[in-house]
Amino acid sequence: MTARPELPKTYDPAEVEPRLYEAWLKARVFHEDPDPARPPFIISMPPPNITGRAHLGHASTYTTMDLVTRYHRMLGENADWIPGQDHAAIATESVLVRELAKEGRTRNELGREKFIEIAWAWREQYGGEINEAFRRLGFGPDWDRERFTLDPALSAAVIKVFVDLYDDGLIYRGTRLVYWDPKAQSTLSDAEVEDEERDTFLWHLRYRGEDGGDGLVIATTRPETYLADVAVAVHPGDERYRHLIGTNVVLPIVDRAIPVIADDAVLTEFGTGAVKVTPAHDQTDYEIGQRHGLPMPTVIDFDARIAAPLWRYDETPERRAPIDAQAPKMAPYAGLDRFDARKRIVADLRALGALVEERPYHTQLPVSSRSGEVIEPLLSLQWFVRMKPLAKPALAAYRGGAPHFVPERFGRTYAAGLENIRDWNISRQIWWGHQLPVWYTPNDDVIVAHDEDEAKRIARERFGIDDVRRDPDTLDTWFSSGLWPFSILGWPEKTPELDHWYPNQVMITSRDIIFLWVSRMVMLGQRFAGAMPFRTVFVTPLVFDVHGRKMSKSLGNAIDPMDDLVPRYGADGTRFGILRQMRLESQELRFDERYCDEAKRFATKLWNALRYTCALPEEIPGANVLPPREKLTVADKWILTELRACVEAVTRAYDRFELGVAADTLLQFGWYTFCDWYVEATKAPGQHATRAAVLSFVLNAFVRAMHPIAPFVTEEIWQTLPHDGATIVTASWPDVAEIPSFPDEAAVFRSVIEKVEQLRNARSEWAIQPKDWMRVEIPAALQSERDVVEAIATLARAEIATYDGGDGSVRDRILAVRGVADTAKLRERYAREEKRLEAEVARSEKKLANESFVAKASPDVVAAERAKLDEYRRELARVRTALDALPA
RNA sequence: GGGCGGCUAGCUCAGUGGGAGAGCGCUACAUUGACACUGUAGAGGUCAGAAGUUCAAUCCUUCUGCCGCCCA
Repeated sequence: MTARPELPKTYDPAEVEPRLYEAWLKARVFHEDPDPARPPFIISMPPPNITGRAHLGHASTYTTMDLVTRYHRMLGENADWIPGQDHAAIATESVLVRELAKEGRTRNELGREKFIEIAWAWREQYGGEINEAFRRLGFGPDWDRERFTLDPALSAAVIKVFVDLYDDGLIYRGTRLVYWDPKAQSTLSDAEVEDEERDTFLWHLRYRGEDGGDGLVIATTRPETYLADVAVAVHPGDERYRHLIGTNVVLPIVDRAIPVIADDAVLTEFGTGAVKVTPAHDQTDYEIGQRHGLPMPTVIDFDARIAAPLWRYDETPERRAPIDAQAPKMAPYAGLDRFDARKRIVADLRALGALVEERPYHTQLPVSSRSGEVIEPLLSLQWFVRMKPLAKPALAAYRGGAPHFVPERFGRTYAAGLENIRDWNISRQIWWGHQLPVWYTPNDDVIVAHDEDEAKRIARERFGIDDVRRDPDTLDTWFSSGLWPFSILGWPEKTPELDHWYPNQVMITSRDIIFLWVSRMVMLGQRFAGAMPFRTVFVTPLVFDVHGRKMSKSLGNAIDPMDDLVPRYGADGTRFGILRQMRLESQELRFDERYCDEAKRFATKLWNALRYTCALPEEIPGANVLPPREKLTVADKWILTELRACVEAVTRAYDRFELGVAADTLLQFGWYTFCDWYVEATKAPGQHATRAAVLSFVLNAFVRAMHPIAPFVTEEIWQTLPHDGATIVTASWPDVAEIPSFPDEAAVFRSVIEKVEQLRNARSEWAIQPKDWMRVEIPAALQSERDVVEAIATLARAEIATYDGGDGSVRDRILAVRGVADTAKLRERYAREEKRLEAEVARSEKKLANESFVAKASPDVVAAERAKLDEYRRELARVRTALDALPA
């Protein structure tokens, strides 16, 4: 005897979800060990920053990973999802510095050792917060395998990679243009630089000719850097300036002569078509400077103040002389902040008549995403990775189809990034992170070693001294995350995990870090782990607000999944609602909370279908036990056929990452097909014998198909029904071979639905109250179809009478069913129906009368059109008969 | 400047070379063997515009317009 618990009337996610999650943790259902007997499946969780809070982007990307892992586990694969966190070098350090500032302390007065100690304590206290959010969202990574980028093992991997790259000549130290954050006092990675729109001016300055001529007018947004100009560049094809190329112009105030040069990088439409060239403070200018062998004096120092005299690297005395000579004349600006200097210089140039025009200008400025400070590009002695030799094999692999991108077009973004790759600045002037494995002798000889002992040994061997000091800089955070897919499996040790689970099957991430992160994992994975780190890269859409705007606190449109969604809709509702909106080809997701609300109501709907099933007087025979086929009714056969189609569609959708389609399919089947039609149909007396078994069977398979998206409600339903196994998490994926399909009976029931809809419509037209039974006449020949007659009577709430007639197939006879009401409304209704059908017949006839259509369209299409026309004609005939039969 | 995505009902979005769809919202009715976090019915759209290809275009091609993203 099946237990029949009293089930609460509404489903309460707040009660169910934490309880089930605890049970899963206790049973360690998410943990896997390498098992060669099963196909490996693994996802490396992109490590969230320890400073991070769970936001909607996480909810969408990480739900996807959870879904895919759960799905593959149910398919019987050795599926694992390894979680972890990123130490988030600059992000964390700036949070800590801010915290210290609140107490009136600074990093430097604490000293490195103490600061690192505080950082670890902070990590212990707050670093796990995001994991709490992930658990609340139902994510099931293998918590026993959690990794942190600063773990000893991962740090050892970082050191090894650094040393190997250095030994191979791929890491070098040099002076290059870098992104400098004057507030954080460190270089930044591309990822930490954002463009911000600002209102400023475009200043037009006249540089007179050295020969006393008018010279030319340049346009600039950064007049203060003109002190370090070394040339004026024009486009070689620009007729306006051709005569000046090769001549010199003179910088106002400081009276230094610089050449006019031609370079293709100059845009003729921008400003006046002539631009100042300041190689030490602008990327484009730096490249022009390199091409033309120009000197590169620096005018803004690390504090973003004007440096006077200018300072520079690697210059010969001849090239330095004229630049040094201007020092006395720029003394008034020395030490001024760059923006104060700008005002002062603009004023002075104006007084001198060198300022031709000041035009309001809207532009984008590079801003540090950490400190909010405007970035100062400047020349600095830093460590770099030579990227072109690493990118080459990655590009070759891409041309060979690896990795495979979904959607495909993101592969082109990735490849374009690799083609235009520049050397990677990896040194940061902060303390929280992997300190460079670099030591210097007192003579500044460079030693790269795995540890200090080795460094000393090398120093003795090579230089005869063992007095070494370590480079204080740390590595860019992306250096360690670039090793993630193999470092978390134990590399460089040859572990069973690495052997079994590398390469990963799929990397799931969002498109803003395709180049920053994905490409680096590929390059480093190829070189160090001996293979592409993953076969497929699935790129999830970026999340925007419902009107397509970026979510931000300042706009007030940010939605916090933990505060705003989970409490209201449950984790299931949140996950289902988000996934429902994911479309493969779409690159943005305009998040609409209504989908979460709908998903929550869907959970309640399913819950009530369960309550109905459990409250039936009939017994459920057992888990996945169907009545013998000869006992199944037309409705039973139809719902089983639909279930099978649903599982097939969902399987296909999961396999192709069409997650929105999967969610749509589940909702459609669960709510409309199953609850609205099948559950209603089981109320007919003829259904009683089979319904408990069929309802239970369908629900059991259905919740398994839905489990990867909404893990909790599906577990709760599955547990309540008869089931095999301990938890749905480790249950098997529904096997379509075990779901019988009956195409003919399914078609018959679809006709029943169509007829019932017509009858309900008629009921509404005739103003028959829902509580009243309506009269329906069926052709006498339909009487033998007891299932069908009962289904119509139940679903349309109708009293059945018969009339003579009813030829043809069962479906024909169903179509001849007619509602009975002796009112003028009925006549109107039929007249309208007649008109609609006449129009359809006319359209179809016209089409078939078109000789080109019949001759050129494919035979299938023509045949289908003929069949449609026949159908319309038959229906029209029935309507006309009905109309004629009505009393005048 | 280069590349990419989008424009379908009031809102958010599916969809298809051959009869325009869903949810929400709106209107009306209803407490029927689970469910008002419900059910039933209904109103609402020259599928951004133009040209082309085709027997046939909301769908393919080109151009235009507008919105957005990425790279420079």
